[in-house]
Amino acid sequence: MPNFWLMKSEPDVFSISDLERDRVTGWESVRNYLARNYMRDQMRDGDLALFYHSNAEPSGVAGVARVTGSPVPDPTQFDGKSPYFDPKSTRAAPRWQMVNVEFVERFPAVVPLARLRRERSLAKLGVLQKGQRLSVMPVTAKHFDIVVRLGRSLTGRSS
DNA sequence: GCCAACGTTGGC
DNA sequence: GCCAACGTTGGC
Repeated sequence: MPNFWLMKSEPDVFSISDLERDRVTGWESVRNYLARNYMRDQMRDGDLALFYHSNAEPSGVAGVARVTGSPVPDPTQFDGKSPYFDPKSTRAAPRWQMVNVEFVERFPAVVPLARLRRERSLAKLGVLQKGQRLSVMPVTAKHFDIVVRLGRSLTGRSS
């Protein structure tokens, strides 16, 4: 049984369509310790994630991705030109880890946040909780299933 | 653009 | 170790 997750990305930076095109990507640039710990310590090959578009119109769940392989050091921490460069990180002891994720599914349309909020059964979904802003968070199997069903039931274009 | 919520930094 | 100041996230 895989674990289930929700992973946020700003679609202006990297969207579900970008993942569909690239097939696999390193989930780089996460600079929050709890989010890092989830990736480093709890994510396993084959885990499934809701791909969430944040700072978007609309924000919401755009599709599904799968964790592939094991966590690896996030290369942006070593890149002096990157905004995510971390001068305190060394290759011997990298501070930031990431996972690779591969494309699984893009919903016919984004499931908007407002739609998720209307679903009584999702009341406890992490991303709906006030003040939470973690970019990587766990999701229960039940919640994952409900959101995926919602996503697949949508019609229309866009993402 | 506003602002609530939360994380991080750094003086002490 | 406390905690005020500051920075970031992200919905609206």
